[in-house]
Amino acid sequence: MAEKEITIYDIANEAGVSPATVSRVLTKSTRVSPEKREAVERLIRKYKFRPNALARSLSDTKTRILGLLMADIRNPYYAALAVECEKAASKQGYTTLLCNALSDRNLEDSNLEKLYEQRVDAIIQVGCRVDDLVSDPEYVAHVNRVSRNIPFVITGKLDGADCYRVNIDDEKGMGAVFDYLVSLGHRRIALLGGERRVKSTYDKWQQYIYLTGKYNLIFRDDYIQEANYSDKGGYCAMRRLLELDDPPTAVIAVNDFSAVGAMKAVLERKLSVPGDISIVSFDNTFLSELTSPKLTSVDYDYTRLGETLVRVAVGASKKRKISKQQTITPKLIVRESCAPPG
Amino acid sequence: MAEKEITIYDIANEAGVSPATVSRVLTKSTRVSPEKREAVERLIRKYKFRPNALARSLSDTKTRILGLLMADIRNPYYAALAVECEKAASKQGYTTLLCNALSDRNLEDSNLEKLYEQRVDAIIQVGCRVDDLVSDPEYVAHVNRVSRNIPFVITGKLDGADCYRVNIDDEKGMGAVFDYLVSLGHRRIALLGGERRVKSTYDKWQQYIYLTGKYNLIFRDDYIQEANYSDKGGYCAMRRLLELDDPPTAVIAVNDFSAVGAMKAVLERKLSVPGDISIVSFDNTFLSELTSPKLTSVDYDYTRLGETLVRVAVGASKKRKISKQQTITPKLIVRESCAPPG
DNA sequence: CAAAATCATGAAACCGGTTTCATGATAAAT
DNA sequence: ATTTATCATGAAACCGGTTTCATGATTTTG
Repeated sequence: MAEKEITIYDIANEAGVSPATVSRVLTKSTRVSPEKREAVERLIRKYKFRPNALARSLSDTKTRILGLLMADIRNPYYAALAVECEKAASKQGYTTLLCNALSDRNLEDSNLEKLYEQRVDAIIQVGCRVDDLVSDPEYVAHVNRVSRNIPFVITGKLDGADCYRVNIDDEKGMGAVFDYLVSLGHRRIALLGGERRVKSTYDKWQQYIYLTGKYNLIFRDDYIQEANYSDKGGYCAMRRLLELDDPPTAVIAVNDFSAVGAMKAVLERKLSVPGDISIVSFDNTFLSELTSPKLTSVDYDYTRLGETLVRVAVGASKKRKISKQQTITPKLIVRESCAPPG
Repeated sequence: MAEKEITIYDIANEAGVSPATVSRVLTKSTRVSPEKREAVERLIRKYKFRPNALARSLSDTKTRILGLLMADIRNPYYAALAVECEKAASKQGYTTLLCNALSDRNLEDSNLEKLYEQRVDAIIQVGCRVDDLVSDPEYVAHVNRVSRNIPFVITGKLDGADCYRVNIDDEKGMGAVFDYLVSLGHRRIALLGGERRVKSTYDKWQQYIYLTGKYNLIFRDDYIQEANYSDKGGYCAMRRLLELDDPPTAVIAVNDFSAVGAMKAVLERKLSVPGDISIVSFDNTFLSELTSPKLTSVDYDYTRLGETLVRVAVGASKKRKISKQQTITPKLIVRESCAPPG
């Protein structure tokens, strides 16, 4: 450890050229005579020289780093998205710097601060405050302060904040689910899991109410079962549904975890999925494939979502003209958890 | 966007002090007179000034960033560990920079390069090449090159590489599993999943062989079923075991995914877990809690593992005297997937 | 063949902090 | 009261790159 680091000055000296010339072969920005270029490149290889990214970033005021602010990568949804963002960024020569908010608002704030101090070229936030149905004005102020210097890209919304938005068209997603379930013959469809304070969930509720009306299905207040996003939450919500005098024949779970919990509750009652009860979920994480029967689930196309987020972030950081709003259309992946009502 | 950034020079000017003094109140290194300190701090608050981390790192040659090189955070094992590392690092004022190797050796190499270019203070690698039973000499050379400047901390091994190691005592883990299963009365125990080229799995096999002997249990070659680490792999391996004329009464899966697959295969045969077959797994990710019955699993204490990795990494980067080898003892978490043989 | 344009190159400024060193002021010691 | 130690502070060097600018050489143009 603690060995002297090679710098462009060392290379310049040994090659008999100026540091500027070494820098030029490094950045490939200007033309350099073939002899000097070769001499420099030989030394770079010889010493396996890697330029100090800090120095480079400091002088050209670009870090080629994208800050990723996520809720919690232990949730497969965020993990999948984080990986796709990393892949997309890497393709464009960028690195991602990932921070987890872990449902801690102070941590979320300080992570934002951290990313700013690192002078990342853009910040992508998915989850946490940007999920709130009613946005926290203090956080909006915080974001607006950093977004004066660093483009901010979010999935979700943040009223009054100056940022780019890449959103999933949840209406289309819910529409596809209803089309499918109705085509199978279901008329008693319940919505399970999620909390009203979360915008995407709130939107799903609205959409659910609209679509039950549109298709003229049975509507009951207690067919909407609020619950947190865990399997435990889904389990309890499903039990409440099963105790109804007139239980639903199909259940839409707002995410995979609650679908897993719901399925547990159904099986525990010696009922079958999809024989007695059909289940559809949102998110299409690997959990959808892990259950038996495998879950029919709404997929967000993580690859495309990640690529779009990164494209917007990189584009904005280069001051390109980018549309402030992009939409991704989800797709229903049909597997084994649905069937006509028994 | 694109607003002029405040620097310590701006603060210095307005406060009527030198940049050096501003830097001193920032770093709290030397004493500054109360009046000047207060004047500077007022301006810092006024402008919400955040010093440029790049400039700071460049000049004091410390980035306060820990590089995390992981296999794939979409695997809950790595996700849990990454989060714990981030938490532990944050406590000490460090940031983590996470890279995923995604089973791509080129990506693994270039990620290592990336972390080096960023001049992270230390690198923590978990998974990928450091899991190999026989280490790749080229990679060892690569690591040794960077470890001359940056301390390298791994979980696993890397023969001939100069690095710190934090390892899990898999012998103790397997020992606890056998103690438990034998105490329940099992004499036909199988080992399911995993590949010989992975050191931790190879060690489990060795230990399995040793322990079946020690406890004088039934030993059959086909009680060891190689498979990849997916649920699919576990499923197929379990089917092979069930087809044996003399199937095992208990199965040890090398990770949670293969345990999930194994459980699927058992249930599909209309057999029960743990009534007919007991299952134990390694890793204790959230999947262990998601199955029904819940999996009895060997836990690595991610919090402690993460803290230890970070402590070693930070310590080494500060040139403290740190032991080159640390061991974490795993613990068997008993849930619902085991019972006496039927 | 002279004038103009192009090109490769090095010197030096710059990015925004930290840290060493020198200095003058103040407090402690004799 | 004089000498010495302590302290706060600013000037300047430094970290390791990139980039502007000036210059002299080379090529193109008329």
